[in-house]
Amino acid sequence: MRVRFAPSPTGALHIGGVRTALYNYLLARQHGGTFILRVEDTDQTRFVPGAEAYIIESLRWLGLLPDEGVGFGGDHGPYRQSDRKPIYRQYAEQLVALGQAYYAFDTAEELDERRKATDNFTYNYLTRSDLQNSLTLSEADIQQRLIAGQAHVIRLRVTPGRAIHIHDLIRGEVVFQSDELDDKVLLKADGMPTYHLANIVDDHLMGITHVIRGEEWLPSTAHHVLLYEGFGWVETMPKFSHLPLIMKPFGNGKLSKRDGAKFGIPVFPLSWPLPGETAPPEDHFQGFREAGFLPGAVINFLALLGWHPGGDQEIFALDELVQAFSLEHISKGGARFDFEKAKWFNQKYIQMLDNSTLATYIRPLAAQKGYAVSDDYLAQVAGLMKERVTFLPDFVEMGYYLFEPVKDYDRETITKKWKAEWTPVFENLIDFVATYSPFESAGLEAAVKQFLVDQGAKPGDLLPLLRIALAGTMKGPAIFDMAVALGQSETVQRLRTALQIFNN
RNA sequence: GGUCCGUUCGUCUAGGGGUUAGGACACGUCCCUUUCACGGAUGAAACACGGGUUCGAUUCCCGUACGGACUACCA
Repeated sequence: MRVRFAPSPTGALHIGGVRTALYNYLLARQHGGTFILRVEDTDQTRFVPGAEAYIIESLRWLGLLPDEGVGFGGDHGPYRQSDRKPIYRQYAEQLVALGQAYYAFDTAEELDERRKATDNFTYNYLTRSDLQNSLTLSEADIQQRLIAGQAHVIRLRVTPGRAIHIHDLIRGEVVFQSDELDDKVLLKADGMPTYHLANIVDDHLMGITHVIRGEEWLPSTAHHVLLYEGFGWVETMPKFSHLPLIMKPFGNGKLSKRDGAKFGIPVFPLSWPLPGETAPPEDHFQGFREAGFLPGAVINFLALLGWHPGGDQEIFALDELVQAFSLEHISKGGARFDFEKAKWFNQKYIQMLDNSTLATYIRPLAAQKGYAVSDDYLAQVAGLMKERVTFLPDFVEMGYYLFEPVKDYDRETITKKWKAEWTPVFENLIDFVATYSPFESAGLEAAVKQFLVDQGAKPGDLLPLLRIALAGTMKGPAIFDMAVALGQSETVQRLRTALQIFNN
């Protein structure tokens, strides 16, 4: 089995493309096959610098490494279509010689006018007889134009009156009537192939056995079958699978890159542009990585968006996905992009990670904030916060008070809970905490509660204030766990500072 | 408009001729917790509609509606 992921480097890699890559990858791994990355950069007008690097880095981040392809070697290269340009003309000419294709000299502008003038104008068996092509022009005229270097394209010659059957592994049999098909351009005037030609030639030359791609390709698959037939490659024609599309979280239509900004959610694996690259401000997008997602969570979320093996399992490690994956279980209908579910997966994945691994993720985030702390402390923070964060940056944002003094005190709670007459008790408490040893959570908790009772206070009255003193907020880890993590002197320091705040 | 593809709780889905139509996210309630969360329990919530076929259809067939993709010298 040889499969390929063939994105076009026109910008950031859409999350739907990532899912296509994932499904290709899973199938390849499951069958001990080969996963190939081919870059389809045949449209020179839409080429975006940095997009190819972005695609590769995205696959790396997600751990979906190709076995062959641009940046990964392999003996079926080159894997970038612009580097294969000479190949395509040769094959297009072959089709012309076979009578399966023809030269067309009509300019894009002429055809545009034709479309404006006629409703539903299609370049096909009906209209090609009064257009300028090698089917209507005399041999001498054609040769003359060719020698003169007149711009021309090569079009597929679709024979009418045929039914074209496609056996889609997801959708079953799909039938198209050749009368409905247009004579697609195969080779453009600039000498570059269109998707259709390049795709078929490359899939054939690269020995692709299974094509797994988005549903938007289903309508043109009939043309692709015609090409395989035209070349005489039907025996080795790959099996097709057309994936359902990923839809907008709200409203109608498929998920688009603008939806990210519109709904305030990431729709790309990584932020665009990559560091060091530039892009116009309206083309800046946040990625899942930068939003604080773990790659495993993104993969798990994406895998289940349009596929489920049956049963009740929700959490799948990559190797479990490899085991469980099958094309038959892919849904046929489009799947709405549900960011809430993505968040849940991330939360789960963070919880599943051990503290020291989590520490390695938090370290750069902490460094960014200027927090210089040990790995050991980072691991402690991880343990304290991992049950209450959704995104990686939450560790240093929600839990900032574990790295620096409290910035914001919850005034409302203070006003509600604090009574000035408790000042002496609180002062005594500070002294008690300052000398308590060993400074360990369970012991400290029991001792403080007892101390408060001895002082004639109710622990329930003072404990919330203690929390406010340490964190400034009513949300957060267990009070005494925080105290121990912060250390005895810092804890005492915060209690003193807080007491002044309380009485202010 | 034409061609093609779809349609199970709000969302992602399981299921499949006879089920109390299952799970997950989100949401409500309760428990745990002198916080927040995690966790546990529980609740509300779906087979688009109309015809067939059948003893019986959510499941099979046909229509309709709705949604989607495609309809470029873009992929």
